Amino acid sequence: MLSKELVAASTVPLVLSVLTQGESYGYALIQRVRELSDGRIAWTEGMLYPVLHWMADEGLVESEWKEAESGHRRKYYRICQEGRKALQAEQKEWLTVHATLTKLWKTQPGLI
Amino acid sequence: MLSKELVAASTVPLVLSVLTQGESYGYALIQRVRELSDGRIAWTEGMLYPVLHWMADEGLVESEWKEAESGHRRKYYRICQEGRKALQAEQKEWLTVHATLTKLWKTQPGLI
DNA sequence: TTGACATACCTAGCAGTGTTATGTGATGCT
DNA sequence: AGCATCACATAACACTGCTAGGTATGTCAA
Repeated sequence: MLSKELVAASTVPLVLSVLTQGESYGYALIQRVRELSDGRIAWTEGMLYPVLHWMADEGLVESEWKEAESGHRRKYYRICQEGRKALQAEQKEWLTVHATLTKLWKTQPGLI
Repeated sequence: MLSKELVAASTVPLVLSVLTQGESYGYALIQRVRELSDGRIAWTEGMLYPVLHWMADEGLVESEWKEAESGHRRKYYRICQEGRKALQAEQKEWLTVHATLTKLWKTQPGLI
């Protein structure tokens, strides 16, 4: 299981990244990310929904209720312009840290 | 400047990674990481020292006071067996998230 | 038809924590 | 003497993340 720090740091970029592939809703996002990570990133609903609300408040995404054929009501999220900008910034930050870490790991035989 | 979430997620792995290259002390760690990240990871002393204390409590590192030729007293940290194990776990977690993110980014023309 | 499980969303409340602000004191340079 | 740099330390409280709990619909087997 991932540390809560790493979860905190990766949730917003992951959500934004998934949404660049098309709109989605909370429950499906949890499953999509679990799938993409081979079960290693296992979000709970209780942690994701507040994040989605915050992202909507910040204007990173917009939401819309829709009725699925299944009969369930779903709140679909779509990435906004602001969200794309935020994603680019997040990517840059992430890659900065990743570059620094791999720089250190490369010099360490046995690591990775 | 990095988000506080990303700083929280990367501080321990960065410290452990630097210490695999040999013992060091707080003040020097801050400069080393700033240098490695081309100034983009700028830790403050107030955030690092408590982390180092926590890492010592957890048995990830051990510390020893030494007198530098300069006359300054420095607390040197050395990585322990427990710390190496923790680093490996941290690397695995980090690479899991990184793989998931890049999987999503690869399919997005224009990103990265 | 009842129970169990999956789908799908929501939030109160408080435990836990991060960092700001501040402190100490030595050294070195001008 | 004064200032910058080196080097370590932590109290306290503002903030926040998540657990735990809640609602409701659909489906399928027993």
